Amino acid sequence: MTDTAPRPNAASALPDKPTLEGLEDKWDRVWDEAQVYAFDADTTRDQVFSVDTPPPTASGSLHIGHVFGYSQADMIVRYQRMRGKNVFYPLGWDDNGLPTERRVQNYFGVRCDPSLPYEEDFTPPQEGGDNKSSKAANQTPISRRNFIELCEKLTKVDEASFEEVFRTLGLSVDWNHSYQTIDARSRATSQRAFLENLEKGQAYQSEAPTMWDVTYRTAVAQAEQEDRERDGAYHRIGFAKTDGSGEKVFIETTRPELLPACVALVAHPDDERYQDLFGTTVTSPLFGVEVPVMAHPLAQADKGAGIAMICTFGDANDVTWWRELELPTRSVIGRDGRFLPEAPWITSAEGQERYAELAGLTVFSAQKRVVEMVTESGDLVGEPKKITHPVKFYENGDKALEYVTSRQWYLTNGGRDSSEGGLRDALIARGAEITWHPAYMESRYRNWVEGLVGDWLVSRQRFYGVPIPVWYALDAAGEVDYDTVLTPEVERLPIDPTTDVPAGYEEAQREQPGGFTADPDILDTWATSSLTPQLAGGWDADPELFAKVYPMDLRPQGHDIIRTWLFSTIVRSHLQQDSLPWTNTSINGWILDPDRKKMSKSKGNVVTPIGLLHSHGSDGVRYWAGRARQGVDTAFDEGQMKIGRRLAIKILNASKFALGFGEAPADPSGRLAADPAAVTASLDRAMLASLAGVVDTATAAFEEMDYARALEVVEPFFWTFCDDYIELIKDRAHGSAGEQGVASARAALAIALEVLLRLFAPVVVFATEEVWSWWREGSVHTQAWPESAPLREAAAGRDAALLTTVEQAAIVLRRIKSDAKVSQKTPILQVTVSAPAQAVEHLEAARGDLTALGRIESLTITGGGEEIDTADVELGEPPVKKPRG
RNA sequence: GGGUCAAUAGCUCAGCUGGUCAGAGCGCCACGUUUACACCGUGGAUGUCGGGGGUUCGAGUCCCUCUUGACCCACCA
Repeated sequence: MTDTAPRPNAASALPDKPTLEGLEDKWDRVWDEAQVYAFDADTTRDQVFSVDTPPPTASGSLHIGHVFGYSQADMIVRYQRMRGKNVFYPLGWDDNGLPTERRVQNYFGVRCDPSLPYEEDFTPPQEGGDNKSSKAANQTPISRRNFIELCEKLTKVDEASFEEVFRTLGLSVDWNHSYQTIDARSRATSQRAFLENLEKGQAYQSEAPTMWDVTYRTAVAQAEQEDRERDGAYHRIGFAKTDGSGEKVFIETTRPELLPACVALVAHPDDERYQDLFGTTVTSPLFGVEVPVMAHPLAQADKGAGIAMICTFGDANDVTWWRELELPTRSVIGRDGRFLPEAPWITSAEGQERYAELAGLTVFSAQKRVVEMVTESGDLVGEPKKITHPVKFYENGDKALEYVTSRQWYLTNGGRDSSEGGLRDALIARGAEITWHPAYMESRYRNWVEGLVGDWLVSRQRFYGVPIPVWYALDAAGEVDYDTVLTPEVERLPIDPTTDVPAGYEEAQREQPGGFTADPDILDTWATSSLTPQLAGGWDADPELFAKVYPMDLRPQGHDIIRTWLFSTIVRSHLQQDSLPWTNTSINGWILDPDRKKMSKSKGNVVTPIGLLHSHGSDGVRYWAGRARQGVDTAFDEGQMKIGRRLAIKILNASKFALGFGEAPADPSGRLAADPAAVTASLDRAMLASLAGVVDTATAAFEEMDYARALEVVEPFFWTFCDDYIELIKDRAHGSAGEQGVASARAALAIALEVLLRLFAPVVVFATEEVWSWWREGSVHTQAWPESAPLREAAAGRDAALLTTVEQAAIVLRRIKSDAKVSQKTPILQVTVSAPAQAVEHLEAARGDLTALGRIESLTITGGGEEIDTADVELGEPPVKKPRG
């Protein structure tokens, strides 16, 4: 038996009372057993549709936004599968990085202390904690290896529960190709890519001031920073001139605590007020350090006092001035965010005394203390002027970022190469090569690339991640020689330089003069997740597979990570493969609260995805996602899910009814669900003609990856199909118009239903599969996408307009009874239907079906008028009410 | 300051290249229990398409401008 042959005794397989309940579990199991969504490796690239799916952050909570975006991508994927593509649709887990570390700390009540030794059979102090503010002091310090083991343990649990949600949602993911961004293969891939970048000069180290999170004690890349409004105040503070005049120069600063880090004052070279000062020196208050007054065009005359103090480092301008004016470095803030113990450039005893008070204080406390000091000394003029201003934060951090000078690894990303035809241009061109859905999202990408101010800082001073796979040689004095980078052989990857040993050395030489030392850092989590096409596609482990799936066809993702994930993926593919990572990207919007604000975390946690899937059915939730267009932020609307649920139920019920009329003769050509030659009634043919148009529109929409447009045409057709067409042919299908009429109705119903199930299959995955199983073999999800040509042939030249005309007449006839407030079962003894001349033929052609629908005993059809109307109505007696049951 | 998107019925949104485009669903009102469906069906009402200009025979649809909202980037002494 082939997939398209009807099953014998089909009607007997129809349930009495179809229901959505339990369909998710039932079909997930069947699909899994039959491996319906498995990728067939025996293939060629042109047959494949490959998807670079977002690996969810395992330690984050799965919220409704995930369900939204993944559903939309799944609709596109399912269409491609039905178009005969061999779909490569893996789903990985992003489980390395800070979110996991944080969750592990809170969940187990531990923190990583790399100096501790590994403890076998370690039992964490607690399990299941989620206190977000749990203090480090209450956490048990454990070794890096113990910590990583706990990370792996917890992510496994999280990933299993995520998979459960995605399966319930009906994602047609091939779970055989799952990966974790922290697994050995991912580490090897990430390290290999990094080493190749190093070899090609695309990865380099540099000692420079970088944005630093004092809580996590790690450097932070540009893409991970965000502005937050914070209260601050301008403090007007005087610097004494050194010309003996006793005059003061006043600056305004929001960071008075950085006074001891002051290295110069700066004003705009054209600012007339300060012309005389350029080239002279002034003395800093409190600390008595002599600093030069300099000119630089970056200084703005209309900002603050027009003259600024340059500190190492308060903000990005300080870094620029420090670099371009070749100023000394006087750092006061340490990696822990506290004032460093010493400031040797302060020479006066009084200054040293004051600095000693600041040493060890946090930035916050130091500022308070410095303000007190300048108030006492009289260097502060007037009251500080309160302002709110944007301050840079790490997106996961709670404390403002500080500048700390450190040695870090960078990857070229065009941020420092804006030359014509340079890397930045090349990456912008890559963006233009991609087809964006929706198209305008490309400008966000371009905007970001054009605004880059530096290369990609990829090293992180954290523990749970992919280690930077290098060592450094130590010289005879035991000092690190950063110029002698020792790299592992590719075959050894993945490695951990803190436990593995570079070739030519022995473990005993670790940290010894003349020996080696490990780079203690890990790679930025994006440095690994930017390689998802390579990870999932097997660049490192399975080149044969890689050739069949890369570059991928589709990258679905949210617009909030265009600047991170999307951009970094393009960077890596460009550097690694000199290629695009994928040819299409589908950008989904955000979920908004009903009040149009971005869905809040708290709310997202209350409304859990699995709860929604249970209460509205996965088909209902998918419908809500399917109604929303790509890129458009969408209101969280359970009303839409209810409508989706209703649609799914309607599909079950209407199908049961349509199939209950009995078998139609099979199509000898096998293209349709019944013999098109049996479709002889005008109304049936017009319905199929109309359906052919729907197929064309839906197909064109899906070809553009526009699932929403496709659903938008299929759904209304289906409702009129149920409400009008089925109602019109009911009696005929039961035999009221003879054998030919019966055969025509049954054949048309079977043909239409089968096509409709396939049209709905990408969105309403469970209900369509359920119905399919009642009368067909195999899975609806591996059927061919319907074509319009056979439908049009079956319509035998009948125009879809006939259906529209008859539907309008049906509405007019029903209105008679609705207005008379009687049951639709009430007979119409006689009626005259008038219609525009060209519509008369349509009505005559469907006369039998119309009289059956209206229970009309005498129907007169006349031409005339602009619209369809009725006259000379005579209603019969309403039927006697029968008790239900 | 630069960029992007949006503004259409009480609500959520369609309306694709200018000519049945003034629509759908929800909600609302009225009616009906018709052996597929009460997790139902039938019928109905509802809009200066954000404001103002312009192009055109004709504009939610194209152009300009203003207003409002959302987001991204830049600035942030």
